[in-house]
Formats: sequence, C-alpha cells, structure tokens
Amino acid sequence: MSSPFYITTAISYPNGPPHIGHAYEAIATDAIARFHRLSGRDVRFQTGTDEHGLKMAQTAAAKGVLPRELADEMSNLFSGMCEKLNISYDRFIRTTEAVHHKASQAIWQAMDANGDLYLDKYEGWYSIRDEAYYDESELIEAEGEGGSKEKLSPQGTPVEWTIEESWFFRLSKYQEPLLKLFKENPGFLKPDSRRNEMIKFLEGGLNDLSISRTSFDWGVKVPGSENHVMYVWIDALTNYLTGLGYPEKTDYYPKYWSEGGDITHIIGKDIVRFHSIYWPAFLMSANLPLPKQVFGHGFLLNRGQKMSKSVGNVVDPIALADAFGVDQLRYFLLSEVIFGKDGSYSAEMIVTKTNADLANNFGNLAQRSLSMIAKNCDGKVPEAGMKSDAEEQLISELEDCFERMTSIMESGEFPIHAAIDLLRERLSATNQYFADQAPWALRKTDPARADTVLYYTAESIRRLAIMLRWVIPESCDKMLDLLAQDDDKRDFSHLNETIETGLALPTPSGIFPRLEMPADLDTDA
RNA sequence: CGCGGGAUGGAGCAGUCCGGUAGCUCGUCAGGCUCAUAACCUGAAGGUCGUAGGUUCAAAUCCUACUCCCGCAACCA
Repeated sequence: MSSPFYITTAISYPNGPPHIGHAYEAIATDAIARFHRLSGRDVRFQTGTDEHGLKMAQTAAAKGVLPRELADEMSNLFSGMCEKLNISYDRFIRTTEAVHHKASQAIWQAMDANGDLYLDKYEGWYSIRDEAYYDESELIEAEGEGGSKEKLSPQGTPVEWTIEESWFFRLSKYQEPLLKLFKENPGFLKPDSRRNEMIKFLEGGLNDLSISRTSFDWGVKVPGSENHVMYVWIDALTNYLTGLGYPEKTDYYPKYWSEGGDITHIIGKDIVRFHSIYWPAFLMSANLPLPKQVFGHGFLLNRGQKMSKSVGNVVDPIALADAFGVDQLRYFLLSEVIFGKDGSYSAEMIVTKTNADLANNFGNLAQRSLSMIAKNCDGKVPEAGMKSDAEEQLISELEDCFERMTSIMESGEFPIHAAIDLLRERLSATNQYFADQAPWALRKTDPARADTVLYYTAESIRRLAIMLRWVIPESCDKMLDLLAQDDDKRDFSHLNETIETGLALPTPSGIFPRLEMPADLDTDA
C-alpha cells in the first residue's frame, strides 16, 4: 500500500502526430497516477516517445528530412499534447536521448553476461520494397509473367529468400519461468481476457527472438557489434528503466524499481505480448525485478468503427479538447469507456455525456447553491445547525462513496468508469437533497434551517470536488477555489475535515458551460 | 476447423466469473419546483436479455449447437 508507485504509459511511436488513442492512454494513466497521489502515495509517472526503428527512418526519408529532425518535430507534438491535456508526468522520455542508449546497452550486456544472447543467421522471405520480413503463411501466390507462380508480400511486392546476420535472445529458455509468473500472479496481466491469451501463447512454445538488424542504422548500436542496431522492442521497453536512471544507482532507480516499488505499465491491447512476455523475459535475463502489473486497455472506435487514415476518421485530440474542453474530454473518455474494453466515441456522445453529468449535475448544483450563499449569506459559509437525518445520510453516503471508490481502485483492476459512477450517483443524490430540502422556501420560514442546508450542500460539493480531482483536475480546482479551499487541503486526507463557517467565498461563476453540438466539428473531420 | 470480442426496451451501455424481483445514461410522455447553466426533482410508457435445445425449484447469467456483426492475423494506443 505505501510502497512507491511507478506507473508508465507505453511510449508512443511518433511517425505521425498523436491521435485520440494516444490521448486516451495518457489520460487514463494520468488519472490513475493522480488518484494515488491524492491518496498520499509516492508516485512517479513516465511517458514519452519511441523514436527509433525502420518506420521512422522511412517516414523521414519520404519527407526528405533526417530521422532525428522528424523525431524532434513529432516528439514535441506528443509532449505538447500532454501539456494540453494536463498529463501530470514526472518524466517525458525520448529514446534518442544519450542516457537511453547507455541504458539499453547496459541491459543488453546484462542479458549477454547471462549467456542469453548469440549471433546467428536470420532467414526469411524479405521484401526489399517493404523492407520487411514476412512469414511463409502471410505470402500470397500470384501469376507471374508467362504463367509462372511467384510469391508476393501481403502488399503485393516481390519477396526473396534472404539471409541476414542477427543477434538472438534465448526466449525459449523462459517459457517455464514465464508460465510460472502468470500462474502464480493472476494480477500480473489484466484484464483476464488478455491474460488467457498470453497463457495460451506461452503454452504454444516460444522461439528465440531476433533482436538486432543490420539493414538500417536508425537505432541503438549493439555493444561490440557496431554494424548492428537493436531490435526496436529491446530499445523501447528499456525506456522504463532509463527514466529512473538505470544503470546508475540514482535516487529514482532504487526507490521505484530495484527495491520493490510497485511498477505498473499501462499499454494498449495490441502490445500486450511485448510487455507481458518479452519484457519480463528480458528482465529475468538481466536479473532485474519484474513489474507488478501490466494492464492492456482497449481501443477507441469512432462511432463503433476502427479509426484509420484510409477511412479518414482519425481525430486530433487537441481539436477535441479545444472544441469541448480538456476536462470534458477527460471526463468523457474515463467515464464512458470501460477501462480494459474497447469503447466508442463521437462528438454527440461527448456533448450529451458532459452536459448531463458536468454541466447539469455537478455545475448546476454548485451554481444554484453557491449563488444562494452569495445572495443570502453575505457570501460567507453559513452556520450549520443540528444535522437532520437528511444531512446524516448525505454525509455518511459520501464517506461510504470514498471507501468504495478507494477499495475498487486499489483492487488492481482500475475500474475507472465504475469509480466515476459512484461519484455521479452522489452528485445526483446531492441535487436531490437540495431539491427535497428546498432552502429557497426555508429561507422564508426557517432561515437557520436554510443555512444548515446550504452549509451541508457546500460541504458536499467540497468533498465531491476533491474526490473527482483525479478525473477532472482543472475544473475541480476551480470548484475548490469557489469554496476558498487552500491548495494544500485538496487531497483525500482532507475529506473528513469540514468547511469552515464564516469563510468568505468569491462570487460564484459557472465552471461547466453547457456545450452545443458544433456544426463544423464532426468526428469524421 | 487460425485467434478474439460482441448480440440486453428508440439509441448507447452495465449486469454474465459466484444462477434467484433486468439496471444506468440519453431520448419520449406527464407532473412538480422556480434557488440554478431551458437546469433541477417526481412519476410513467417501453425489453419473452441473437436463435434452438439442455441442466435446474429457478438462467441474461451454466452447458451444447447454430445465426449474424466486428476486430485481429504488420512495431498503428
């Protein structure tokens, strides 16, 4: 519980600008990181870009720029997206950093020292035009000239049997240790559907892995084999160590990794194999501790359809944030999409969901109650009289909500959407309380009682804003500003304190404007 | 027999692991309130939970078969 918590996103491959999927992963990971920080835990959060590999080199060549120039340009877009979306990372790593080359070479040497690397020949069907190897089963037969049969790549380009020198990793040696890892730690890979897939894959047997290339040079050089660059996944996965200072024994590396920090990797479902099989095998080989958990989230579908450049439905997350608001986008993605499953989004869905929950439910609750305080209580938090059953229930259910939210979020499943549902229920219940008590009517018959209702409504809003702060940080901070709460009183440890009578509040203003469905911004745009 | 996901009121989704009055949001209709961001509160209509069998006192939930949809099978989160 109190051990240091290290959480990472996958590093993004920046051969193009960020899309909504990158934003989703960053937002979800950020929310989890913020949740644990608010709980008082020592958290380190890392994200970044994975800049080596053939595709980067090809994309750069196609644009007529150096790979490094492309990497600089694109990486800036990714870090810019993080700033825009309030992603509270502690470290934005780039694999082109010198320290990262050093770390990758260090883990390589550690694996080599363990006898797990060897030089051999890599043979396969190679397409010069695609610069890629294909498995026999992927090839398609075609009629060549004169009716002769010839093999083509899935892209229809010619292939030839090619032999290339390559370093190999003895992945096969780790089949049993990995199976043991999966069997003994059901929480190692979540959700369970992914875990089952990987166990099945492991049981099918593992081949040694080709981990170097000589056909291009945009990568980390293999120590002692300068004409080889490392296979991008060796390089990419090592980023998680680099960002902590590995192989140096800095403050970060021991605390968050080598001395028992809780290490959590949040990744997309497409790269589960690399993180849950290759990565632990590399770490075992290098005699390093393993992550505690890998979580493979789902993909976002545009109106139920997969995004793709050819369909033209790829959406720029910055444009969405500009159109609807950063917190609106965060709230929508985190509450609507079940973490671990695929989810769907569209502009209409964002508008209806955020209007209903943020503008109508939360925003309006604050506006109607705080404006009464402004008008009737001289802008100061009124005095609370005796609690009636209604207030007892209101507050105890908020306390219960916090217990339940904490309990499910620490279960290892990260049911973010369910946690938000608990909060949404409380928002509705508070609106219901306010309507039932009708302080605007009490004002005329029993002013002290009206004050009590306003007091407990303000107190409820304070708690709700703190409890929602990991989801929509900026808006909750504005809400807490309206309640004149000090910056250092906004984490979970302050939930059970109560708002101070007589506290002067600023003039209330709307925090969640109602959104209109913009005519010009469709998600197909 | 390549792998996987899905099929629940008009729409989008929970619930399915550990069987027992089918829940949420949006939308619709009626009423209330007037403090508030045309918002808030109350109530109602609307589903034989893809199909066909089976197990059971009881199945959306377990088993079997089938139909349909969608992904994946490239380093695309």
